[in-house]
Amino acid sequence: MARMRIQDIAAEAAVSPSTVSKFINGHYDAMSASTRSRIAEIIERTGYRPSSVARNLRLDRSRMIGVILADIRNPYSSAMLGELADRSAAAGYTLTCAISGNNPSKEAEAVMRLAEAGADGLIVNTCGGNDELLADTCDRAPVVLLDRDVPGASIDLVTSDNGCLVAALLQEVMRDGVDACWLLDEHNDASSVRRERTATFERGLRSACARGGCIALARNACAAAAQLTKMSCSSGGSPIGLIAINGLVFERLVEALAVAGIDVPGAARIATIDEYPWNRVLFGGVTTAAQDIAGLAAAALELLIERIERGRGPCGSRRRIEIPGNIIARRSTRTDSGPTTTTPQPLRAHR
Amino acid sequence: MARMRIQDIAAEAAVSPSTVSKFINGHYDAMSASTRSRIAEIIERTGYRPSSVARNLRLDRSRMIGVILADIRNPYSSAMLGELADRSAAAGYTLTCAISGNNPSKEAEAVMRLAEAGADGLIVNTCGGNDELLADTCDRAPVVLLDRDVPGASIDLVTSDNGCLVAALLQEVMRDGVDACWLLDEHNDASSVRRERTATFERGLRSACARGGCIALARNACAAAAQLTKMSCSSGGSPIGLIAINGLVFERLVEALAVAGIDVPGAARIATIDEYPWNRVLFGGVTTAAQDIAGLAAAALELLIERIERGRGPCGSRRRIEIPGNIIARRSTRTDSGPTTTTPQPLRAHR
DNA sequence: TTGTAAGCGTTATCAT
DNA sequence: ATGATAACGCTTACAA
Repeated sequence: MARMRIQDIAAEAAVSPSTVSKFINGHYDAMSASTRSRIAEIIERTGYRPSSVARNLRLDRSRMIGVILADIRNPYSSAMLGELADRSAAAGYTLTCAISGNNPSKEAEAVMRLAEAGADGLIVNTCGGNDELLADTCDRAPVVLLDRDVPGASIDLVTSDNGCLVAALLQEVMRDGVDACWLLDEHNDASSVRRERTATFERGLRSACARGGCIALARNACAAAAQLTKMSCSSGGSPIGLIAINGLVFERLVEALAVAGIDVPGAARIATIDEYPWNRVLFGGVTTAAQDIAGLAAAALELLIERIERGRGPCGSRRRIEIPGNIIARRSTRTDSGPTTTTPQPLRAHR
Repeated sequence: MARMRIQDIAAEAAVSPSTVSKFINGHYDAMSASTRSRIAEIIERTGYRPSSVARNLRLDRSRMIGVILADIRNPYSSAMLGELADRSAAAGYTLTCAISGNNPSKEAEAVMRLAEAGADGLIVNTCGGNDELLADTCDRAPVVLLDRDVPGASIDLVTSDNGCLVAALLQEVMRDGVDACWLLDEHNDASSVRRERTATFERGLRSACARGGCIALARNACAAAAQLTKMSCSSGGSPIGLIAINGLVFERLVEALAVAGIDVPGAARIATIDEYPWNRVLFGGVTTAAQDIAGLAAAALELLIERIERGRGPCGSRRRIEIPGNIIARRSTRTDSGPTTTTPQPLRAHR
């Protein structure tokens, strides 16, 4: 059978569509008990559910939130998506997701499509290059940026305290006889997150009077191994520090270390950002700066839903929320602890 | 400014809304060049984009596909989502995704919400328990099942050839002096995929006259380590075979092996299903049955879109597509090869 | 070549 | 307590 409409229910209950509509929306205040139970019975029996398309058109509201993620291969993104899905469902919102693959034009298309589709709000992990579009979209539907900032515009932002995270990681890596440290990143990443992480790193390096710097780790495992070997050789026997700027780079680092035959933590002290199951296992445990993904997701949704439900009122000023993360020190930076020791060490945000 | 409507464009171009509509939909056949260029200019200038909500209501078509995934923490799912997102965008469809978290009632809610929202079709990696609902949904919008079957109903299915994959993995693990092999799974998994994998495994084990069986690996690392130690001891010095039924179980296996101090491949030959970056690195390489995720995604979308675009015509009979995977043999099952050797070995589907 | 009008399924206002 | 009606923004016969 074709799909039921509110009219069909009304006809069957011998009432008008508006009465059924009132029932659906819980406006029981002026409705006889008998009508009410009759409608209830029919809806129950037929399994009727109102068309959200028609309802969205009428109400100009969709209870749908659009999420645009830069790179779903990065396990950070899928963890984030899982958290967002859980929490938005709990708040009564549907999630429509798009994946830009770090491609600005795909991102632009996604933003427009989601806006056209009547998203009540957008959560965007932008890959950059759409500053103007994002700013314009804001006065159609609220936008919250995730992790990555759009410098010029005044858009809400939820992010980790990347500066603190990297500074603490540097300190952990260099705690024991390391006098050269490199932050390994990707050459095609121009995001604000990368900038913040590299800037803090270089500042920390200078204030520790240590050698090292930021360098893009080659995609090719052999080339990357050569890079590492060179660093290792130049440090005259003492171990070097290596920090992967994200989970993707860390994957390459692990492979390159294997190819280069560099011992961890003997010849290299390594650390990474974002906590995944493998971090507990590789090299007897890899020191990690764990972003609070659940906290980030919760904050982003809270901000967004507040703006959505406050209605078309005055936008208020831009809000910027930094969620602190944790440093989890493990054997990859510690020769003195037992091989499987895990020591979470909360980091206070202070800036 | 408030959102533009087709009327506003029409007014500005001094034509009627229907003319603008024709323009938008590319019906240029009967339209003067001047009108056409005038409308084009205004749309370009104002950045007008038609409301897809209104259009969906009118056309009873959304160009939106709903995807319901059981467990986004499983990296298989995120890889799948990435593939689906790419391909559906290329085919001109939007993706709305829901994550059931292996919770049947959440899955049910997602199915209904997506149907109400006017999804043109659904791709469902079902967690089970919604057989009737899924069957009913089929005559509202086409459904394609991913991986996991719904026994009774006649719904299209796209899956890996799990039987072949497990059989080949068993053969690889047992190739050299292993006479006991266990398939490690999760205790709460009642999916058809697990059933197919375990059944084939047990058949293979019997025909090889080997000891072993299927066993749920404990969630707790210490308890899991104890399980492994017991297996290892009972095998009288010869190595045991261990196959993780999916990526999630494999994570636990790796941790448990570390805790138990069991050497790979010396004391245990291990293998897993689904290829992730770490598989190339851990233990000098882990033998893997790699599902063809891109192939699965492509097949699922192709099936679904064909049904969608064929319109409300006769459903045709159920289709079941099996996508072959590959066995990638690595050091975790081979003492004779070099430490980092990678040998992809395509597996022909034959059943 | 263009415009008029009806209708997609729902909800809100205002009568009754 | 209930119903008639208009409107949400768009498309599409059909009329002009």
